[in-house]
Amino acid sequence: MARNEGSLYRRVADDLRRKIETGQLQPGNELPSERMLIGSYKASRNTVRKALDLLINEGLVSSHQGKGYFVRQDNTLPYYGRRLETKLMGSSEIYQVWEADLRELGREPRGDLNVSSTEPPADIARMLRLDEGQGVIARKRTRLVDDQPYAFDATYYPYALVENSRLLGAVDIPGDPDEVLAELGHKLKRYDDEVRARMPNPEEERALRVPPGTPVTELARIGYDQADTPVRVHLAVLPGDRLRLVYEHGRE
Amino acid sequence: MARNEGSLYRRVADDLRRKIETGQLQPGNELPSERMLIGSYKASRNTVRKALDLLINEGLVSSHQGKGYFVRQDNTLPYYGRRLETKLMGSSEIYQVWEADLRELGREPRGDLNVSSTEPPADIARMLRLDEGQGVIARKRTRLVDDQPYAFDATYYPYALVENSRLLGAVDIPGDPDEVLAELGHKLKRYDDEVRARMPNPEEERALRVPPGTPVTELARIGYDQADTPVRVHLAVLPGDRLRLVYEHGRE
DNA sequence: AAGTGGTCTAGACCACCTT
DNA sequence: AGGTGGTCTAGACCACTTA
Repeated sequence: MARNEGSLYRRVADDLRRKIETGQLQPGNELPSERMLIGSYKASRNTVRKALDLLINEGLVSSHQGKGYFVRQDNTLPYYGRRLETKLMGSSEIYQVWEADLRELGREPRGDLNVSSTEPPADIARMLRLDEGQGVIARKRTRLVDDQPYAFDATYYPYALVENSRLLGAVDIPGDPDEVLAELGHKLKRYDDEVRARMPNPEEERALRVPPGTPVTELARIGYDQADTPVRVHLAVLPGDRLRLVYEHGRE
Repeated sequence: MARNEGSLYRRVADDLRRKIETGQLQPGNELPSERMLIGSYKASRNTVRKALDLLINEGLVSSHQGKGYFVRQDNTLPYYGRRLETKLMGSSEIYQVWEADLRELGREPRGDLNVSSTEPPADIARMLRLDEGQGVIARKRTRLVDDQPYAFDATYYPYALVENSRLLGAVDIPGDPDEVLAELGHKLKRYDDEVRARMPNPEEERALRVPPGTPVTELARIGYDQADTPVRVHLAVLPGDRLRLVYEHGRE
């Protein structure tokens, strides 16, 4: 109960949010049912549902049909919050570091490879400095840990650069895939990371099994060769509620 | 029109989403009005509104009362997508780099300072390795460019470390605030960045004027002294639709 | 004034979970 | 069977924008 500003559904949402923020409702706790809220706020069902929707889209609450609404846990699982060794040029494929970390923890990462030759998305084309019509080879994976999806990633190579290489095959490259680029005369010299937050599309929501209201971190790692030409982009889509990117600077 | 899976409102949303993704509806274009959609899908108003809500929460669409629904622009404005010179230990306060960049572009960054002594949020306490009850000095700012808010940031110092220093005053520290730490015998030696995506709370939505469905990137930069003790956390909250973090690795 | 979206109600039927 | 959330309808009134 409170005399807040604005519309009824906002007042309901504000009240519930405050109860969550002050700890009156703890993570995992069940919220009052729709029926209860209808009674205590003298609101219609649609109105209390709209309030609950707001909290869901803020990432504070999740709903489960037949069970109820629950306060979401802040689950930055420790074994997902890995470190990126920014000096490691040899293993600049991010997932290699993760996989090594995961194996140390006794968990088995997996992921089926999908290789295709396509037009790149606009973002990727910009990063690889490709003109309209220039294609790419895309090597995509949904990565699973203990059969649960935890990240999606893809590596894009300009088609013209790798057209006769092993990278076209739908098989794992033993060791470092960047080695293939080196064999082709494009040894990596440096890379840039571009990090942004966005909402997942429905496909990603399904593939990563993220609840509504969960943004993803999109990390694009652009690799450049000796001539400073971008030769590949490694893209990772990471659920915001499971992952925290860590960069270490200036460590000896 | 299409025979998709699932509920009616999902089919409507899927259709509209496809039109956006294929470019049939371009960024900035107006979507069909609710009335039109009711007609073409033979759905009730609540149902088409639910479909439109979905697209809004995916960050694809925005609505404007009295005007209509519009396809959102992917506005990673170039002058916000700044570079982080990761080697610059002396000006590791991120905003200093940004402000210099902005001034180069002839834009005037501003931001009112707010200094307070409080209990730190759980995240900050973890990063500063503080026990229950140990306070911090928080120096917070909402940064404006040309009177438009574009980022929120705060720096947290353990109270015990800075209790008699200039950092307690609600005035700008000329030069580098980390210099004050150095004077106190805690010269910064290295720092870690922790990056995560999350949804803004209503306060941040208001302060940063982000439309619904826009996640933020939260960047925490933890500074350590010679004894490897964390001495300050600089936290930045960056609207995901305006900013792209760039890290450069291995550049000469 | 007419068109657009924003809030709210009352009621119906369905799907899922627990007992 | 009874409670919970999920989808959908029909209609009302309000607020904002454009002409």
